[in-house]
Amino acid sequence: MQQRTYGQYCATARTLDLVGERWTLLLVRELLTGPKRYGDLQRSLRGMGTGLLAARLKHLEREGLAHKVTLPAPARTPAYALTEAGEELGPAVLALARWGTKWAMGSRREDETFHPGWAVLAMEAFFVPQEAADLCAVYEFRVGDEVFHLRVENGTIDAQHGPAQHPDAVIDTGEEMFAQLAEGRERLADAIGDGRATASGDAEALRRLATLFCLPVPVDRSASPRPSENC
Amino acid sequence: MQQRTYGQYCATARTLDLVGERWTLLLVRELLTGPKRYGDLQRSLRGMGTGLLAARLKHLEREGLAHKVTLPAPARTPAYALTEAGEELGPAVLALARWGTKWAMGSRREDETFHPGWAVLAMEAFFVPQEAADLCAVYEFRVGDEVFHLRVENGTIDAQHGPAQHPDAVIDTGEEMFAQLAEGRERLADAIGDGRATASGDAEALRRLATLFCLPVPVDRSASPRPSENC
DNA sequence: CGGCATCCATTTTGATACTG
DNA sequence: CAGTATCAAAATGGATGCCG
Repeated sequence: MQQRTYGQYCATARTLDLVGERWTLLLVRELLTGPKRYGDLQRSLRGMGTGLLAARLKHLEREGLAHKVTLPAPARTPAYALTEAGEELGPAVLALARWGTKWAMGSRREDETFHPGWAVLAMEAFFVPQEAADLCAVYEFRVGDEVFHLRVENGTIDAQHGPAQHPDAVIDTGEEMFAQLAEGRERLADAIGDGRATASGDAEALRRLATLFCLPVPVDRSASPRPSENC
Repeated sequence: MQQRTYGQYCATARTLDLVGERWTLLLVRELLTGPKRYGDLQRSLRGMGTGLLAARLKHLEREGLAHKVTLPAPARTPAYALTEAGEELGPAVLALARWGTKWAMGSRREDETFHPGWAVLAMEAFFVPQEAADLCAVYEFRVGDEVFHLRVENGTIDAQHGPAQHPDAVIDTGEEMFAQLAEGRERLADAIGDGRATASGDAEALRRLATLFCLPVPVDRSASPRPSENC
């Protein structure tokens, strides 16, 4: 199993040998916001058979990208976390997300699933370090029954699943609205004005939140085939 | 055909719906250094059946990531080139390459193929814009029977297949040596001293060449399972 | 709940032969 | 050279059952 390799001495090909199979990078995406339990992964990855999930997790473990952990008390339940090597796939996953946000995100289709964690990663993907050079703040997002937090510290950002210990600000909203906010299709201020979102906490931190991200204008791929380029 | 989709409203998943299938990103990689003919792609992608190559190219065309072009005179032969959307996958491919260079590039295995273009992309992946803020230079690399050039312009870099019009410097070497140079396992100065490489042209441009890239120290994944991380 | 094995219908792929 | 056609092997997905 999984002995299919591209057989190329190339950094990209070697990487895809490890994480290029179906579902693997999405599994990494799930783990980028913190350790996850087997059942949670299964719920997030609709369409992935349980056998395949087990096989992929074993593969990630064998290759040193993830490892099994026991969640701290009071949970004490098994979960999977990324190793340092796995964590460092973050930039690559975010690069794919940046491309997708610009070129592949139309409106949500009827049968598509959505999880707030995906939108959180999209926010992280468009974080502008310069805008946060002098900012230290923790934002907590409560979306439906999921909670995430963003820790912004002097030009760095980290998104994690679960509540924050001492959030400077808390934003509360529904799934649909959160998806729109993260994709830049709605403004937080508008959503709060509407009552489709509520925010509390440090007003200055909240004001700066919207300035931390620079989202692209979505483009329709079929609109720019550049038929002129002949070289 | 290709209607298998992850069904997730997520920028990463949507991207992988488009380019996540086997061989697709490697095809994009080939096209990142300029238009390529069908036969050249086939030679670069050993193991990819001709039927699959045709199907993937058609897919990329249909999705607006690549298009068919006619190479300028005197070639006048058909080839495939990336569209703007396809070109913008470059950062994602380079991010995968950066990860692979650090975590997945041991020494070359016996049965692995190698093409200089892959090493050229690796160089591009580790380009440090700050180091080239005040530099404008074109480097030509002649490796075996392949020629590439790097155009460095005020903090930007672009790698393309084929000779340069007015190179400031020309580096000539063999495939194995070039692979080592691009991966940072050998120094250009040493290789020239040995006679395993020759360089000519602007001495200042050549001196600065080695300073333009910041390569990582390779790490063995199996060496850092971080067994302590339990949260 | 977590995790893995089994069985089976569909897809995807890899390799090669074949055609304009 | 640029692709199509064909067929065997492998990967996927879905359901289901088992066991601690």
